[in-house]
Amino acid sequence: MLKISKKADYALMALQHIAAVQFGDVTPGRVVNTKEIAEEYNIPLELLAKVLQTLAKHALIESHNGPKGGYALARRAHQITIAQILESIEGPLGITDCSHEKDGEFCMQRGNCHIRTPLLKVQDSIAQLLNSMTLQDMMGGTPLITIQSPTAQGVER
Amino acid sequence: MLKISKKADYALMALQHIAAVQFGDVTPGRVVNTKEIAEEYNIPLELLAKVLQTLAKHALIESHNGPKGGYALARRAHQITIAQILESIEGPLGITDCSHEKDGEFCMQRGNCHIRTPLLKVQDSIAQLLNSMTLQDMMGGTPLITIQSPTAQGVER
DNA sequence: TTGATCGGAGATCATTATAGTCTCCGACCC
DNA sequence: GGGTCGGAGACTATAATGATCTCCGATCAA
Repeated sequence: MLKISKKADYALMALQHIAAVQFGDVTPGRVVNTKEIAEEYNIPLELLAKVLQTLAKHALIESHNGPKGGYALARRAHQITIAQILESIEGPLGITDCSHEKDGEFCMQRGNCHIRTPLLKVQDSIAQLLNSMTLQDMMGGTPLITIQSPTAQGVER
Repeated sequence: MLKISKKADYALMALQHIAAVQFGDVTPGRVVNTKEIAEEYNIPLELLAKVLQTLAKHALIESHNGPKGGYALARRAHQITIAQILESIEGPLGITDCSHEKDGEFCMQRGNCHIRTPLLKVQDSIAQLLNSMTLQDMMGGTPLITIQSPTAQGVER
């Protein structure tokens, strides 16, 4: 459950790869083309192309046309959050249908849905988690997130 | 993104309702039948029936056959976690395909997937969040989870 | 003991989301 | 000006989801 899509997976791999090339020691500043990433990770070329186009549209990467073209990060790695990447591909975070709808009749046309509020709390926690982690954090195997149980921090139960 | 299914939604509503009836002031100890819940929340009767059957199979609720039959919680509300409910319906938590597979060739047949480890960290955080919250917490609008950014707790970024 | 009321369980279907493909276009650089 | 790149749209196949239908067995009360 709560699985992210393959496209989102590909987006993360691609961005990690672009960042690694761009800020690495071997060929810093080099742009990366779609084919290179597709072959490196065995991703269907044309599907990856769509993913990269989407990321470019959301200003996470910049495209460079023509021969020797390819993609480069539009910002530095620590300014790109996991939340931004995932939302570019899959749309805004929402664990329930009624997460981000305008005011109106939802939740089965009843006002007696008692689970909406707690679920939104869960969603907020996840959002904060994803917003706190950046592409930089995914590079080079550095320790990433200290896992801390909300239980130990004053949760009502 | 990261949406939970309608079935899982229904499961949460149903369990909340059963708990409210069972431990409420009006008719404590009463079993609740499928039809009552379906009508209360406008859930398709037969779909809800399947959801409740699944929950019973996972020992979260107990079924009572025959006239005056219905469902009752198998444990107390504070012993049923959101994670248990969701996993009963949607299967184990796994934000990536390679989350809980045996050792073997995954992640595009390559060992150069650099995003697996960080994603598993994210997954662990979500798992802890869902495990720390119980059905009890969803009752009666009590404050539920203190949202705390992992960033403020020593995250590398 | 019989029939109405329950849940149990399986097959089935429609709709949607996902994953992946194909094709054509325009920009760029040598 | 031709080959190499990304941009963009339509398109298809498959899987997941949501929902329905049907039949069965257990139970209880008249």
